[in-house]
Amino acid sequence: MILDPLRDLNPQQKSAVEYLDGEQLIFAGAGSGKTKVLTHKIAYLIKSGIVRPDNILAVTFTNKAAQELRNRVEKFVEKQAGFIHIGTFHSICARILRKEIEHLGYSKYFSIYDESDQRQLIKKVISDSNIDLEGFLPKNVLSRISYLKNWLTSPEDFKPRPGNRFEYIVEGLYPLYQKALKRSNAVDFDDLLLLPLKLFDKEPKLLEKYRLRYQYILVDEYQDTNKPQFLFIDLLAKKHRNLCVVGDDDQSIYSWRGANIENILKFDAQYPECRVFKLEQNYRSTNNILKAASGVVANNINRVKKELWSRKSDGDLLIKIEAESDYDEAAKIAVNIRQEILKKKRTFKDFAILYRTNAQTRILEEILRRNNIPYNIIGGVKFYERKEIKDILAYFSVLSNPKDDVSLRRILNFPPRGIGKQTLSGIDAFAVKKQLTLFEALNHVDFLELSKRSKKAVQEFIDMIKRIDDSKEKLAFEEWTRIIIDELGLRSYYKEQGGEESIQRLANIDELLNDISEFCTTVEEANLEAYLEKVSLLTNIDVWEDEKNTVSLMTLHSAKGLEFPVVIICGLNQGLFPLDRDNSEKAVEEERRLFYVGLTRAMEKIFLSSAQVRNRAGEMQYLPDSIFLSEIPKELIEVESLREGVIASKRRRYSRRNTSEVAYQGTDMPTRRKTAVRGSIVSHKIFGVGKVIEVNGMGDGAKLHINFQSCGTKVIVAKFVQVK
DNA sequence: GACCGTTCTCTTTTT
DNA sequence: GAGAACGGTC
Repeated sequence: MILDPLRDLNPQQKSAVEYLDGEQLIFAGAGSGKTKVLTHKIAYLIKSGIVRPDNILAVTFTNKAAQELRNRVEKFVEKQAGFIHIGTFHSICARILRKEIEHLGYSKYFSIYDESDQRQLIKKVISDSNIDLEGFLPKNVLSRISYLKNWLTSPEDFKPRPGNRFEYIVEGLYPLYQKALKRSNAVDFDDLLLLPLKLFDKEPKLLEKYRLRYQYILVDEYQDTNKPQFLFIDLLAKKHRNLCVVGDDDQSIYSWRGANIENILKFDAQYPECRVFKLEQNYRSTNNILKAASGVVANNINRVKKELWSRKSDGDLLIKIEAESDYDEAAKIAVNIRQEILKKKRTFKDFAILYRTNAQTRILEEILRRNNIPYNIIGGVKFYERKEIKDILAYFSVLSNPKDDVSLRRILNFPPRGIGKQTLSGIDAFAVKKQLTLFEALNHVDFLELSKRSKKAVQEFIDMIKRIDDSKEKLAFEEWTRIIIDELGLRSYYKEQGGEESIQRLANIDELLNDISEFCTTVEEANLEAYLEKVSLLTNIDVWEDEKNTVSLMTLHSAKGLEFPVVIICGLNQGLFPLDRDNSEKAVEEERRLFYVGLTRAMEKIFLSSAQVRNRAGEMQYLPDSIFLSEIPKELIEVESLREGVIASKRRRYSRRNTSEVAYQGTDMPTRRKTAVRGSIVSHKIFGVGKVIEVNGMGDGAKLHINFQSCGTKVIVAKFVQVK
């Protein structure tokens, strides 16, 4: 059945769908049918014959969302949906670059470097450059470079602030890093967005071409676009002025990676003739949930005021879980999930457990497993980041782009083939001297002063790569991968090694091959480059098997755009959520928006948990409840602490023995000395009770600034106070 | 050159 | 508590 895109919409949605006179901003509150509007709008454009499907560009936040959007549009326009350009910013830009990057002096087989590739590269750049990091970390340098790129500061433009040592180091390394990337024919995630801008600037004809192609542009999650993304869209839309952006300033949670909330807040200033639409009717959550979420986000100053409302009933109160420790927190979550399933006839996939940091998954995982609750972790240690998988992908990269030094370095001597440190540094020196890539240098092995054995090893490696490269032309991609994995000797290496770990790795290699098979059956042009691109642009959510009946575990960031009947937000402790890195009001506002995102994921029920003690980075920390808990109107929250089932298990002991067999049985943790953190309540023999306001140093010797009730602020060494 | 055990550091979120 | 880096041994 073919549907009508103007039906089943509320009046606000309908007018947003129908509006076609220039730039358009849709403020879409959580759960207000944003995807529906996008779907209907695209369908409307196509059905009414206003724009051809291949002249539409729709930008989504994940590849999964792109797929979903396409499927939903298909219900209206059938096969035509296949022609729409839909994707994330990164994948759309990658596609453009694959075609056009030669104008910028790269080859079209460029590699896309992920974080670990970038780290390897910057380390190499640092060691080749003799620049002293003075205690700063490669990671710090990278994140500053990324920040500069996100704000369009080129290596030439960047001027360090006088006296700022770090910025002088960055000034030295940034241009070298950029050169190294280019020499490796590689781009990082930031380049993916920047290079199209360069391209359009350098080749106006190309800009024209893409303007003609993308006559109608729609952008989802506009509140999280950064400057390059804004410019990309602005450039493309300038001519036809058919731009529709959808977003919610209350859900802007990526400012730390350059997202600029001003893009949405100042949209009307940017495009004076634009029309603004607001969608405020929520179809997702009960009223209690909405009231709680609104109450929280109302504490933010910098926002556009809007009032979400729902025709749904009040529903259940929010439930606060008070736990003694992080283990106890996980156990209580498990008990509550079981109870909900029993009493409310829910099923595992109705639940999502959301947290601020990935590190929190470990304990949750352990406890859920012991309670036989099936779960599914989104993000965390990713499949494609495992060593054995990364190694294979590195081989793929080298075979596609021989200039990719980082990948070549990774696999040159793995599995071990006699090209060790000595040999490598000899080749390396030669490469640096002659300005060659590592692979080119390997080809000149005869000129190098190396032992006979080393030369032979290198020659054998080169011959193998050439052999495999030849076979690439002759075989279909899938068949080729199966053959070369054996030829590379990775399987036999792990088989020889033996042990649990090797078995797991071999299984992962098989899983990769399965993934490739699946890729080949679902993608039309399945080849090496397409596969590498898919893998490097995958988002966390893309790999989520949402049809499985399991509880979903993910960070609050990953949960954006999703919904679940029951949402459990854990770790609501001051210092963890909001995370205390930078206590500026701006940072707290973003954390609060993140909490708002979490709350508004829920359709029917919310559990909020905090734990008094948590193990953080190997240390026990006592953290007070999150301020966010106090921002929820009191009458909407019910404290759980006395519910049956939890209490029954409370007196039993927690045992470290038989950890794999025994279910978690209580709340007692192995005791450890308590550590004072900011906010801890401590007592001192003479001064009495006080609150820690600052901590300098670590362990027993840390100097604590304590505000005592009796006598004001004093500085005391940690070992003289007791943490309550 | 490979391997193994130890020390050290660093802990946000992700395309 | 995990991963990387380092240093020592075979």
